Amino acid sequence: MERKYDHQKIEQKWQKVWEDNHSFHVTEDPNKEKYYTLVMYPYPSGKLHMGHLRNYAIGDVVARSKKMAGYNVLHPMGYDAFGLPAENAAIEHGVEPGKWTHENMDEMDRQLKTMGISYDWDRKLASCNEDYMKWMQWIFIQFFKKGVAYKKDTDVNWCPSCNTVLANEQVWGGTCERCKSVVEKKKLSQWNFKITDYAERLLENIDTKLGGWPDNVRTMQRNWIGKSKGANITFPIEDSDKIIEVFTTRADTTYGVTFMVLSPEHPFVEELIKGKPCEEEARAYIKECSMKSEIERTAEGREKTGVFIDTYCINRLNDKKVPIYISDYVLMGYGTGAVMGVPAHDQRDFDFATKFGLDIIPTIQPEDPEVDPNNLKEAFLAEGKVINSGEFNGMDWHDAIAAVEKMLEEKGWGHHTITYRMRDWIISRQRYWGCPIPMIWCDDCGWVPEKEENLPVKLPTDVEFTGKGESPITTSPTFQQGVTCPCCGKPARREVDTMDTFLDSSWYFLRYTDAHNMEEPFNKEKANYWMDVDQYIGGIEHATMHLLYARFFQMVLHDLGLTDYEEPFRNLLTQGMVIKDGRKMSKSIGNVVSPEEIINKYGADTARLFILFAAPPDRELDWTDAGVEGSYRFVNRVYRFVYDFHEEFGAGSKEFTVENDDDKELVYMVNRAIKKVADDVSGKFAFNTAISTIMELVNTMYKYKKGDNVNVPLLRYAVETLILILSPFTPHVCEEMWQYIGGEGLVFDQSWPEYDEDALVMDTVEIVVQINGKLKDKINMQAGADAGEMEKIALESDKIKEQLEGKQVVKVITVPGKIVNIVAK
RNA sequence: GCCGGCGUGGUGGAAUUGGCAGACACGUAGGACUUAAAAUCCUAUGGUCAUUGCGACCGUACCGGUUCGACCCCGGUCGCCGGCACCA
Repeated sequence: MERKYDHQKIEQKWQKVWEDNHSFHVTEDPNKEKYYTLVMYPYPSGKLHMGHLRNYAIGDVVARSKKMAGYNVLHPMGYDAFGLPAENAAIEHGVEPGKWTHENMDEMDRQLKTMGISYDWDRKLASCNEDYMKWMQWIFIQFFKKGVAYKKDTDVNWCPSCNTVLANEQVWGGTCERCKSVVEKKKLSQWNFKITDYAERLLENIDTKLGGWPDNVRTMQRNWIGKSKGANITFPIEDSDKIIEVFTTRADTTYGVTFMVLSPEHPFVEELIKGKPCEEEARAYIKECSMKSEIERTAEGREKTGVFIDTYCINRLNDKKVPIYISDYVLMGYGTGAVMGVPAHDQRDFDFATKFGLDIIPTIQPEDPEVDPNNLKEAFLAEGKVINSGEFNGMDWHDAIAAVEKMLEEKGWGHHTITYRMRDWIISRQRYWGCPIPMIWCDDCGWVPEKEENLPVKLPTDVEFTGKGESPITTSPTFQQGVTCPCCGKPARREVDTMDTFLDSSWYFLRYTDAHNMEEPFNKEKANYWMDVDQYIGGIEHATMHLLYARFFQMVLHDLGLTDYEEPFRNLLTQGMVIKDGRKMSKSIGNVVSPEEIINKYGADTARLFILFAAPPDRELDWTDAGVEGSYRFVNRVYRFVYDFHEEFGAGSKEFTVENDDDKELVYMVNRAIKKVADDVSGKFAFNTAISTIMELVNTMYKYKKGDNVNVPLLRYAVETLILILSPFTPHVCEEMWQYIGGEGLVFDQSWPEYDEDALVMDTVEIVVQINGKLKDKINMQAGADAGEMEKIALESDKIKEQLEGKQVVKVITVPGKIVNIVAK
């Protein structure tokens, strides 16, 4: 170790040692308790950003501190390697997606390794690798056999000019991002997963099994699944044999129905408008709706639109004739695609009725006398008694729901039901750079899975990338060559679609437990040893999609008997964004700071320390260059202390006896730091306060060393402890210092130091004395003083006596070891 | 519009969850060392008033409440951020 701190030399040295020794490689050890730390694997864009650095720094402190606490720690890394950017690179620059992706991964490997994260690189995976594709396809086939995968006609964004399917992010304000044509909806037969079959279990487990998740994520998932209880009610259409079925949570308001709204996509619409006066207007309206994305339809604000379709249906509860409209505020994808309009008790229906001059009939009597039910200014949503509803009049609102539902069931006009907001997962993508769906269409046998021995179905390389037309796979001359039905052997056609990349990320955590298995996706014993993931770490933006899909996959794989765990992630930490100057780091604003630049200039240790110190992990982090300087100074300050101390006193005994108050204070600070850093890091993730505690210890050590009576063995003990507890944060410089002071082996392999409870007990404590809750004095007292003694000492204080002059003490409140509050008048 | 979260010095943030508001840093100012600079070290640093000293008062977005005591709990208001699929 040299006098001057040379971060580049030190970091390269230890990174090489770790790599050469495979220091972070782990295997199953039944005698040790396991701990699986996982950070969300990155998309290989080619460049690491600060968000990555933050994510991985957090994960590494967790992994390294758990390892020191005695656990067998699995901490893997890999790449979410399929996706649109690689295909765009192919279209724009003619680069092969595979080549582009592999070059990016190599570059990211290099950058990641400069961060000094304790990854078991021997388990590295990439979702585009053939072995991963093989088992991905194998899993798809199991899902198909289980009935979880099925084909269905579904809407896609369609650009009529490029003649191609667009992803949501390729649609800009309703137009194609490349050619600016207006995007339409088009029906396509696509593969779906029946995630809705698992809705109830996914919902139940949020309460029973996800106790280690943040409440906001659990709430978001609950809302996403969106369970609601209600009734399906049927309304026969006049002069037709058709019956409209609606879903409502408010069966009690059925007497207040004054109109009916069908979604423009509702299957009855075509037949109902045909030949009617409204036909032209209705068709134009439907066309207009088909051009809008669901997001635009919902972002339109409160102004309601719609068309009366010259048709009526019958409300069988009161035999009233009800006009039928179509309107885009009713979505085909939720409930039954039809809504009964009760303007008195639903705000959207109220807005619609107001716009179209329809009747508003109240069926709930407001308790507030200020509200006139016959002249409502807005929908009335509060509780009350039922009115205008025949036999149900006078009933409580809640009771009426059940009573109406019971009556509907008896008459055969409806039934109680449960609806979920969540829809099935459409997994087909009309793209090249994804995992091929291993299915074959045979005119005789239908959809048949490819034979297992033929997996993986590889991506063809003889394809053209134009950005137009169907999937590039269809341009391959060889992809369909010689394909026969695995069932009957007749000539057949392969599926040309690929899988949504969310499938890849829904089981990678299982593959890590057995990353090179060529016989099966993962060995069950190995997966059972490492699963579930003890700590999952990633961005909040994945709260619903990825985190729900992964839970769903784990559940199906559990049901297939492949793993014992039903839920994949025991504890979840969602980290905040990295911002600069109050704004998100972005190229267009020009405030991007690259981790590589910072690591070159200050070193990975400093970069990691700053990013962990600047804010708690779940909050936004404001990057400041000045703040990094501060962390760099701290690393230097520690380095200098250890260097100077060792130069002066050398190695030797660490057996000490406490000789004076300074010794006692130092011992206290060391032990306090051991305890507090461990507490802050495990579970609380308060890395910022853990680091500030270490800073306080270093400040104390400097002060102590400058004093008159340096107790060398004691200070040796303090130095050794400091290196150990700092090592999860700044591992390179700690290895260097550990080696320098003559520590055995790697600091990485050391145990977390134990603290001495007795050293944390103080002889005297500072007691705060308040008068009427305001701080007036601080007095040192024996640590064990009881309430009576405390009160006596407080009342004898000169300052307090002075303040109490002319006042009368009403009562005194004492909290032992903390406070005396004198209430005086 | 609905849901979730946040609001503390010039700045990032602390505060053992109802008991000393501002830990630890950054920044700034002054000083020591130096021919000088960098580095390092020391001192001060919420506001106002008083500074000859002791100090005094105010202060956690705003208004109110509960309490001996409120950044923390309750009610209301304002502002900012995030999520959303008008969910019937």
